[in-house]
Amino acid sequence: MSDDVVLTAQLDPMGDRAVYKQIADHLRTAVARGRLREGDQLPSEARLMDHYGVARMTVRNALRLLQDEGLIIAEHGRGVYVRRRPPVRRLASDRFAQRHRKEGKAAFIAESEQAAAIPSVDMIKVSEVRPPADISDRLHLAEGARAVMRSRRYSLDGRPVETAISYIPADLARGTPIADPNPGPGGIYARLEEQGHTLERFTEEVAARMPAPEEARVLALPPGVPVFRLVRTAYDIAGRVVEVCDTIMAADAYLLAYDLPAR
Amino acid sequence: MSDDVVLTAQLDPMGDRAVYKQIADHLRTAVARGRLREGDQLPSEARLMDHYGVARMTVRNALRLLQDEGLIIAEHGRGVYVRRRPPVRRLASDRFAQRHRKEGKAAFIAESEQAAAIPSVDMIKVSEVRPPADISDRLHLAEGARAVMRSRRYSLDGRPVETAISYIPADLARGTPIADPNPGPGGIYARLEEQGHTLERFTEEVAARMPAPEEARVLALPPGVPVFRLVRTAYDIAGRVVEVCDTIMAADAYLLAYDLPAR
DNA sequence: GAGTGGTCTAGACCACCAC
DNA sequence: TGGTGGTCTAGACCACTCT
Repeated sequence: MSDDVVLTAQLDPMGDRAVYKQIADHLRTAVARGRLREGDQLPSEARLMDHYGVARMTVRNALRLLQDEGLIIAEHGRGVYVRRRPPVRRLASDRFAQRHRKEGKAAFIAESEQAAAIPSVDMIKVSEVRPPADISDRLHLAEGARAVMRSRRYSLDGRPVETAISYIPADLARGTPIADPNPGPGGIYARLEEQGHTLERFTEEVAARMPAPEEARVLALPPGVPVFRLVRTAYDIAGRVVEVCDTIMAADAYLLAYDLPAR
Repeated sequence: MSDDVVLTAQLDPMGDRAVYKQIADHLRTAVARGRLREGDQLPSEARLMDHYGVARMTVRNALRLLQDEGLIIAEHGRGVYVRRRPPVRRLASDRFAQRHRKEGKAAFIAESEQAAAIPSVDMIKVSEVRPPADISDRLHLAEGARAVMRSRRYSLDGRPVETAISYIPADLARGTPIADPNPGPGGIYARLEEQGHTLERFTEEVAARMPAPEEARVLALPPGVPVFRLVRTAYDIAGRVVEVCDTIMAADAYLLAYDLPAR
């Protein structure tokens, strides 16, 4: 690849703006204007040093800045590339509606097939625990009461996109398939309804932040990608909370869509 | 402040894990365990160099890592501090319901007063434009059709938290207060309903990503804080799209809450 | 003025990747 | 094997904050 496409700018070493920021601005503009496209390789650090006449740390600071913005990705031994935007999954607000459950498929599987992606689930763990305080509050559990915890990781086409931990009050789950690693067709919501807990509504609380190191590891997140934390609470027609699901999602893989009535 | 509280770890310079990551791990643990609390000052770079016996860049790499995670904030000339978590505004999914509008207050103002925070709005701009393609699509505008653009920035207790750009089809807005900088009591939704466009429902699409430099500047975002992009589409009872609002929100200032029916 | 973080230089050695 | 990015050193000067 010819570097001429990219390397044409003059720096202003006397200006107020730090040199590394000027270099970052220059490269960012090259991406914005399409001189560098998704997947294109940037000039190597050595070339950038030559071109701009600066030390390596100055070049690296510029690249770090762009990496933190999620614009580029550095691959050890290979080079630095313009980040490819992954396909985005759009999650509609009716995705847990009963009519979707009747086909016997859990929500994640059903949606993925619509999106022509290959879904998979791993790292499944089921146990009985005392949930964290914020979860216990939402479950309206008595002090010290226990819940069945179902933890798993979802992937699309082999890329991890989401981890989820469901908490179900222990008295609802004990002795049912909900406490088994494989809850059967339709997932745990189908099982809850079979137990007489017809679902009435959900609430979802959505936050976004940078991942903790452990989250970045499990989701194989590159630098500059935040996560959604989505906590869903399920209510049955008696008004009882029957499940709280704590989800961490790679934010570059999701678009959350909600319908709101105006009255 | 005594450094003993923090500086007690041994490094393993021969281990596989980079030294700066070990230092970051150590400091992160100190925060997680409460040895360092919100607002506490970390030992200076010079002290960390002495303590760990490393060069300054190694210390700075460790601090950079934690800053990118949103855990700490460096203040030039003052020191490095454990980031304070700002109070979070919880946005309920009924915040645009008609009943809230009747009191004559725009949504942002009404919510803020509930949260005992002082709201303000600035950078108000109103003009007539051809909206960007993704907005035109949502507005169902004809090719090249125009819309009134209302742009503004919201702050809470002086801190910018959100920028919003509303687009209203030009034929709905021309010659009404909607095209004025001050749309009057109840905001533009109240004006739209007065024009006979009774609101029926909204859709909201929520994404999260790292801010572009311009967004970070306008919202005064520290490193390590992502943004929500929330695009709200308003439909009237005739099924017509009467507004699309493109919002960028500081993710550390918001918790989005939605209600979903189960059927 | 003393102490803090911000920027920059000029090297060194290492780990990873493709050829 | 050569080129790539990853880590680390040992300095230097600057800008900002507080006293």
